[in-house]
Amino acid sequence: MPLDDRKKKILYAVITDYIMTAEPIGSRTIARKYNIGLSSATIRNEMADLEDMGYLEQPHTSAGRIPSDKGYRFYVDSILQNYLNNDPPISHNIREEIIAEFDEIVKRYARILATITRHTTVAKMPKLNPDKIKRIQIIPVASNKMILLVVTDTGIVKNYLLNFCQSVERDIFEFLNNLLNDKIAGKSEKDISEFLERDLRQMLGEVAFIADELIKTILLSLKQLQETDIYADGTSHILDFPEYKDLAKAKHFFNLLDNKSLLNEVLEPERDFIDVRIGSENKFEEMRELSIIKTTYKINNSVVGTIGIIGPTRMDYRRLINEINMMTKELSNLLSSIYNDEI
Amino acid sequence: MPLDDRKKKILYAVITDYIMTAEPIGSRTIARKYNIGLSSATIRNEMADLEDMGYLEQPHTSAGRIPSDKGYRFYVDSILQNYLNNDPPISHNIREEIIAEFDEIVKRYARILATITRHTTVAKMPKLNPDKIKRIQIIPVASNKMILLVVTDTGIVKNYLLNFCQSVERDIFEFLNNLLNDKIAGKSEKDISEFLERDLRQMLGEVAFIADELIKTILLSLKQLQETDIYADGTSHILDFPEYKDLAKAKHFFNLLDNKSLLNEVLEPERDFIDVRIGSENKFEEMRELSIIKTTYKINNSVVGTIGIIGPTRMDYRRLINEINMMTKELSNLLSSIYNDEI
DNA sequence: TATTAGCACTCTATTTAATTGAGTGCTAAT
DNA sequence: ATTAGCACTCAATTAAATAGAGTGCTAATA
Repeated sequence: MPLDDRKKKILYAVITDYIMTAEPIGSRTIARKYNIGLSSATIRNEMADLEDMGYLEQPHTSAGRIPSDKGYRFYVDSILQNYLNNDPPISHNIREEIIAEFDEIVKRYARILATITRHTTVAKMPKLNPDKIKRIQIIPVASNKMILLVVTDTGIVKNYLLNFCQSVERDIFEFLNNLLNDKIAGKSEKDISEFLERDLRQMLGEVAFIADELIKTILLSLKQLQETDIYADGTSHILDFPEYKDLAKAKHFFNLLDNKSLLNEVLEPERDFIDVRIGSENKFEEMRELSIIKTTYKINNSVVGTIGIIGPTRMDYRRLINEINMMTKELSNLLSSIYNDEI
Repeated sequence: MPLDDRKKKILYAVITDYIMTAEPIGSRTIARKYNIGLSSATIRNEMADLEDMGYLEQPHTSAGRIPSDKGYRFYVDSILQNYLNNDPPISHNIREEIIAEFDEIVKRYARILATITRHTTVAKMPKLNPDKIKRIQIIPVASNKMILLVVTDTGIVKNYLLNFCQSVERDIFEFLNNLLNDKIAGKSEKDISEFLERDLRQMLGEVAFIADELIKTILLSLKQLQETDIYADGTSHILDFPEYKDLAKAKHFFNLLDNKSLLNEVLEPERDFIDVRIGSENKFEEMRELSIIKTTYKINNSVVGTIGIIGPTRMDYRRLINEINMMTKELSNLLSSIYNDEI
């Protein structure tokens, strides 16, 4: 049962109105404000149909209708469709103002985007070249303590303090040092974790009791090397929306922003083009009352990060899609031009 | 006019009560809840005196009294006094759980502190060893464009794209390269900025038009090298306070947290011991309705960063001072033990 | 003389009731 | 197939009434 033209018109009217006002909207208002050319009674009937079909919902009897997630989805799809055809207007070039290194550039774009959209933005900045472990060094500190030093390709040094429940002899440390360098340095992540989980324990023989701590730490360092940084800006904009006058909801939102690992997953790139997740479409419970518009930014056509706009489900998709698209294009251009002929 | 014992008792009663309830408190309530041994009428008189002296204030006639900033200050001072004498109880050792590098460790402590205090915490993480510029490299990109590459002692590479309004000949780039390396690499910050501001322009001769852009960029890179990172956690806790049910105030607060450069200044260490700034005592307008308890953490007795708790002026100073003290001591111990015999 | 009891008064917050108004579904007329 | 009309619903607003905690002042008391 596809929507006929009249239903579409009415659905659009409800959605655009609700996006602006955040108030349920009734048949009479539509008849007055939008010149559909139908009486309120007819519109009333159509709206009842749209509700049956799941595009609208009613907060309570005798209130107006509001769009459902399905309604928004329909709306967004038709926008995106349109969007693919005519190129969005490119903004004035803001590039001149930006002088900084990678992270800083992305943060600034996220900040600008937050300002112009008046929404909360989040950005994910992965490592440019995921680091490999170049060398491992063990430094005995006490008989049951050692520092594990991890040096990476790009010269980052991480160190970890390990405590063991029993003493370890000095020459064991020596042995360990050689073993780890042999098996880990320069190897791929897959090889390393395979070695750790399969071979290490038996190779350690009588000092197997240090294996757990060791494995845990090395795996952690691997994970940290691939870890991405999350940056949020314009967080207070959410409070501009009347639906967030409800403090419990606001609290929820700020909890979400504090939860970096969740955001990290939310920003995982899933589509190359602009990706819109509306309310219940979100994988995570915490996002079920929010929508996110996200898209990737690139260096020379390869994806290096994600940037997103978060807000209530009634966000102004049309405007925001346009703005995020514009900004990420700019960002990608700038990054590409800088990191083009990398030294 | 020092406070006599009776006034002190009443002042304490008002403050502790207000910290718990956030409600103005009247003479009768005090007479009932706290066994001062005086009638409400007497307490009433004393409270009128305390108000005259500036320790209490009245939201409106016929409401109870609430503490003024001066009142809190008196209270905090007497706590800190007491505090200096008896060492605070040291918590169980949480060190075991923490394996990470510098930034990560501080962030985790800030997070734990936010959790146990149920307040927003902020942490400032300066560079361990403020970096020096080791080498500068100029890469011509086009006749009016170049990339300025700054390599630091610790191997950090920053690059900046410079645009000039006129073309520059290729051998100028060469000349510039040598000049900058000669005058900047390895030099102190003071020497560099002196050279830039005094000598550079005339040495450039006919290409002086590139000086502005160049000076701006190099100074920026110097500034960035010393720049500190700000981390905030538990931001949503502020919403637990009934005084922040007022959305305008909440918005204010989150704006503050978005403003990293302001936070950076707020967290500038000013005292070695625990430093409490109450409401109007804060330098910045934006903090006038908030209090901050901040203290430094150290590596081997030298200050490396600041950590702070932010909340409404009626925060539970006694508890929070204790908890922040505990945590930063732990943090300092841990950091010292790790970065002790630095390699 | 310091304290307390008592009283009239003030002002906010809460409760309760009344009213408004936008919206709906259904039916009958066009 | 549309539309006008009508009775009904329900949240939100407004208005009035009430309660309650507090104050300052005065006179009585120890």
